[in-house]
Amino acid sequence: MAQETKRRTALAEAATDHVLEHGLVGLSLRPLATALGTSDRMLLYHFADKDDLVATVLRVSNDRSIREVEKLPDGDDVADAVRLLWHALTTGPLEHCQRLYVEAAALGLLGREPYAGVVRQANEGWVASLVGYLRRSGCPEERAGRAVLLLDATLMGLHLDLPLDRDTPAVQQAVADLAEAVAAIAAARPDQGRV
Amino acid sequence: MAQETKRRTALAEAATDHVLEHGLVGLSLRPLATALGTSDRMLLYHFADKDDLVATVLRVSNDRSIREVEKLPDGDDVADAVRLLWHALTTGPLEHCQRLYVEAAALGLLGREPYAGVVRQANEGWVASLVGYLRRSGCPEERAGRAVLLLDATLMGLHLDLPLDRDTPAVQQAVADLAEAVAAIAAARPDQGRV
DNA sequence: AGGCAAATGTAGCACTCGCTACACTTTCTC
DNA sequence: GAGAAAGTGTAGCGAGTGCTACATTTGCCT
Repeated sequence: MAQETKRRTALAEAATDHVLEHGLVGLSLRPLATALGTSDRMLLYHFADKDDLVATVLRVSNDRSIREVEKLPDGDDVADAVRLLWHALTTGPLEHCQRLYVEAAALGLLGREPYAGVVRQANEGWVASLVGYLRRSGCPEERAGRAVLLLDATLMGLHLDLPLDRDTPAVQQAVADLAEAVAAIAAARPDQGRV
Repeated sequence: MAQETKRRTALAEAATDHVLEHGLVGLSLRPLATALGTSDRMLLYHFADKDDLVATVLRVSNDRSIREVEKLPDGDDVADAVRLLWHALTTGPLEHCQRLYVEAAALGLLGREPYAGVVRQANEGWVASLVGYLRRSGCPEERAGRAVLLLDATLMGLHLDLPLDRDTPAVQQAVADLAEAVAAIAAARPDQGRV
């Protein structure tokens, strides 16, 4: 049932596209199936249940995000990397992926499954890819994790505010400030600012 | 129908308590009414429809948040203020309010009403109260807005990650780094780091 | 060609949803 | 005390939900 058949994979990709466009909340099988040119019966044939489908969609979206970050050109320095990352996260296909992740994380805030579990797992891979990117852009290994935690949290928060501010100069200012802050962490002496 | 009767206000407060505890997603009138010792019929008598109720709940929660920030003791400096704010947001009654706001903001990410509209309105008051708090803690007026945008976004993002990290040292490190970053903005010469 | 398993269509079950119609009681007003 | 208004209970509608039973078709293997 849950094996990786060709058809299942194709459905997962198509479903992910649809969810990236229309969001997770209120997602229901019949409209989704119609949009995909199939039937709810088929979705439940290839996926164990709705939760299985949603979990799969979240994993597909997360994989896309990570793959996109891996393709990103290295930044000249850490601050530059942050700016490049923000640009990628708000323009390319990553914008919808990021939005979906924020939505799933919010849905998992109270421990709702399958969101909480999948988000926890997805976050690990995402953070690791960010750590790798910062390192490729010159961040010392021993401070990359610390830098990424601040970076990731702020990127999430900015995404939450995006419908309010869109790409106003204020947001660009915030991204610039974030870049400085992350660079400061990367440049600090190992014990500086340590709590 | 939508006038501010005593009963309506009481119901709104009680409903807010319940929503803060159980979240917005999957909220339905009958279980909510049962928990409140009334009936769905009554909720729809005092509120125009479910959206009206939800919007009211979000406003009540937001008002509580703002009132709590106004009661916060001033920080010795901006960095101290950030730390005090984080402490208040993660321990007191504000923790649930913040979580609810994050949830509502995420639900409004695709423009879903009533979330998008209410969140937009709520955000204004919230940002204003943060600006006031930073100013009371020594932040120059002309840079308070810029500082708050970064501050608010990062606080949101950290809240999104809370179920993952809880109060690990890593999160405390991130808060400390955020405090430094916000203080740096507050201390910068007016044109420094300006985009 | 025959057989078999994967894939798909049709129909429907049991349930919950927001919301409403209607009747009834309580409370306030004059 | 009569009448109006506000408040409340009961019952139910129509639509949508996830999911399943059953029958059928499709496509591959020998």
